[in-house]
Amino acid sequence: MPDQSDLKKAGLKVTTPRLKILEIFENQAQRHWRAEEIFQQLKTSGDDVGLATVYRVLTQFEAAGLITKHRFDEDHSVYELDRGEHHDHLVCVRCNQVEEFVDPVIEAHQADIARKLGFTVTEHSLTIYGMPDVDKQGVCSRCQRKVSD
Amino acid sequence: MPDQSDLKKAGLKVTTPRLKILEIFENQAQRHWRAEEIFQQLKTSGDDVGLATVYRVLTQFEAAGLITKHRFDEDHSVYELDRGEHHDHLVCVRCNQVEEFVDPVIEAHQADIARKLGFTVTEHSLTIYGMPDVDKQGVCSRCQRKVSD
DNA sequence: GTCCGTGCAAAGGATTTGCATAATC
DNA sequence: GATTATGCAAATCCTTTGCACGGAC
Repeated sequence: MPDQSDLKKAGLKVTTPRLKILEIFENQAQRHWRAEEIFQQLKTSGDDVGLATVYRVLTQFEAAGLITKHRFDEDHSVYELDRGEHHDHLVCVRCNQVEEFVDPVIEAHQADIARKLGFTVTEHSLTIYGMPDVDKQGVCSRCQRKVSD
Repeated sequence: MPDQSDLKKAGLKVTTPRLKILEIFENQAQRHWRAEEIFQQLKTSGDDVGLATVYRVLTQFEAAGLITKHRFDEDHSVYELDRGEHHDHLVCVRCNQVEEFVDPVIEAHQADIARKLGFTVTEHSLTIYGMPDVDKQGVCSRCQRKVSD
């Protein structure tokens, strides 16, 4: 059971769906979740929560600053726990695994560019899509799949 | 009337909807278009083209490399003519105007980051969302709106 | 004339919303 | 006990698709 305090601090009433969903973000190794994946994960754990509720809770969590929302592909939004530290993403085009990174030089340049154009950065989104390098056996070093897949 | 050659080179049969849509991208000052906007623009010009056809033509143009597709906000895709030169975008959070820019340092750093993580960049998407600076009268210097709007 | 393209309406898929019931504080 | 949350089903919104007709080559 995760802290109820996180929810209370966020001004959210403590309910089972909210606790269970927060627990998934806090305790699972997987960082980026789609609404449908959370829905399935809950079902697997025997905690039946309606899909509509999953969406509502995710929206509330985002508004409360507990999680952030990304859009790596056209069709789905993914959410991840907001640990306070900004970072950008690299998405593997073969297995969709997501790597995180921060580059101070890129950050600084973005601010410069905005300033020159007459803006102040309020937000930015940088996603690199990458093909994983392969080892001698022709196996993807990141997702462990054969390249011929 | 724009060149039919651009369409033929792309392997597309020359039809009125395709010509008219290509003409919008080539001859209008506005660079980024949503499907619905193109649909309305055509209707205004008296060239009635079905919305489904607009979507189909945009998809074909993208596959042919004539245009590229972006997703600056959750709800809509926008398309722009592919002029061959890669660039990133800065979107004004007040008026949604889109500025384009290229930064060689950012480009180089992205490649470095990917390499260190074991990937080769296949594509990337960088969008900065910015608040426009205002002049002494409190008017947005870019979109010309009052800040109180 | 054949084949591809278009228009219209219906279908799709992710996400949201209305409403009656159930839970929190 | 009053208010807010949940579940379910229906509704939305952008985008895609099926099908019969019309146009390009």
